[in-house]
Amino acid sequence: MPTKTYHIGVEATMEIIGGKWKSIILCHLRHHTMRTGELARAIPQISQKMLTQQLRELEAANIVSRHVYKQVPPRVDYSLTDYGKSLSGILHELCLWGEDNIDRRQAAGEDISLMSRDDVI
Amino acid sequence: MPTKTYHIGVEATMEIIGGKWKSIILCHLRHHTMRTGELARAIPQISQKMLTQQLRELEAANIVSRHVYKQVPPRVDYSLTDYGKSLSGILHELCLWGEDNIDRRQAAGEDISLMSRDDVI
DNA sequence: ACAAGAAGTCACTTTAAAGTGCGCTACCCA
DNA sequence: TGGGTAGCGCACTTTAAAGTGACTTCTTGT
Repeated sequence: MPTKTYHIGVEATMEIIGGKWKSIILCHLRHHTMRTGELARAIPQISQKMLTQQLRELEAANIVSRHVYKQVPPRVDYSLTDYGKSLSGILHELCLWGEDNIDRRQAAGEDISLMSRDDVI
Repeated sequence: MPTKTYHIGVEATMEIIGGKWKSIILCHLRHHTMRTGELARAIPQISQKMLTQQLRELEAANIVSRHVYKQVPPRVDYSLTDYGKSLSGILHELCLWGEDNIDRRQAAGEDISLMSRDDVI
């Protein structure tokens, strides 16, 4: 494979936390280890397939780790790795900025809303 | 339009700085006002169409402002709005984290490289 | 006369991301 | 004996994002 070239750091970051779901998943995992089903409930719009797919990709990037308990029905949980925790501050700021952005847009009359603001626990 | 609903702040943030190009453009504009052609040269892989399209979207979100000088050939430049500047810290951290990520992956033997590290000026 | 230069639009086409639906496992409980 | 449960894989289909190439405008330099 020909060397993959980045031109600026943020490119690499976005490759990892970009996309529709990854940053959302990570924001939830910031607070505590979560089981698959817990994550699915926390992110109601995501499909089962997207959830596992995104988690696999985050695992491959060494951002989350996956613990499988050998039992039936299966029990699997996910948490941030130490390296993943190095994203925690950024994720928090992304959440806060977004909350502020929503406030502003609401104040400007846009018809939008934010369901839960329990990001900060 | 039916009320648009976010479930977590980061969702809104990503809608604005997500995608392949927006965060890269913003990282460049963090340092100084730039002309269209300057941006195009700073981001060699982007097409003319993508560049203007993304800039229009950022303008609509009140993150960048566009100044048109009434002359021919046209001269247009872009800069962060005051509100856009509130993203500056986050963008910087995203760049730094990405640079570190690239370093780690190189150290781990991945065949990747980072061309310019002149994000911080 | 005529090419070049700067920014941008238009009409498509391509590609990658996301979504859907179904099936499997193995155990517990009524 | 068969329904519920938790997590996952697979095979597609859909949709949105990104890419391409041609065409405009008016002025300056050759």
